[in-house]
Amino acid sequence: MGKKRAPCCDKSQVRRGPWSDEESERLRAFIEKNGHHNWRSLPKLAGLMRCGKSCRLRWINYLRPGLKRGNFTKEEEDTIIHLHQAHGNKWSKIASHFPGRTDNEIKNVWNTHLKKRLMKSNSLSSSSDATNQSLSSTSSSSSSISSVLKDVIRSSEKPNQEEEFEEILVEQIACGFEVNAPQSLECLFEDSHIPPPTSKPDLLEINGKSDNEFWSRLLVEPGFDDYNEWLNFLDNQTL
DNA sequence: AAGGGTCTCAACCGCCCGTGA
DNA sequence: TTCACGGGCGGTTGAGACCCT
Repeated sequence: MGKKRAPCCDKSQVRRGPWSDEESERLRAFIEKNGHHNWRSLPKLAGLMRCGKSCRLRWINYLRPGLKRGNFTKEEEDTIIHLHQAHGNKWSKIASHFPGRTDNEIKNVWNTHLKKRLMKSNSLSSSSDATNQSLSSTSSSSSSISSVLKDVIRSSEKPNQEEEFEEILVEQIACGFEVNAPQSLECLFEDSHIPPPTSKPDLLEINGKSDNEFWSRLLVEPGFDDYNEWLNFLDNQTL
């Protein structure tokens, strides 16, 4: 038997279960006045018979200002599906794309609605190509883009930036196939023979491009002499 | 109306990781 | 380098709401 971690609090001395209005109000008032520098000591200081972790959870998931309550929109649900394709069950990462939404909320939505919707959609897709098109393309695009980027970046002179490139691109692609060109691709330009761009667009939209060939060409096309030529190439690809 | 099944979601549990002594 | 601690995270649970027969 290994040494066991000491429990974070004495379970017999703390209240558990649903929070009362009074407890919530006490927690809110305390944090608004004093902040939350130490969750473990917070309940004692705030006069709450609760575990510090319970306070933290209550604050983050329910009391924190700026929380968006209510049902998820269709757009939000679609984005969750895209992001889940890219990140898996990294709920906090997915939640960071939704200001006002919590990881717990997104996890619940996924487990109760979206997983079932996907399963249903996948089972239908075996008999209907049309209904499956968007999902399967999203799924394959994430993985294929990911693998293409890995190959491309591995061959670059900055292999240590592989994960950073991939993460940024896959993330942005997952959010509706938009690529923030300067942020994501600048580093590739640093390594290439192409002169640095003098002006850059804020956002480059590359809708629905999911094939390996496109992404390979996008990233390694050797024939460009300057940034504008590269942009023209992209324009032609997107239209 | 009743009661059994299903769904939802707030809350808990325990592990992992970063940090500082 | 090691260890203890706190925070954060993902998985799971269970009470209450809702639906169906």
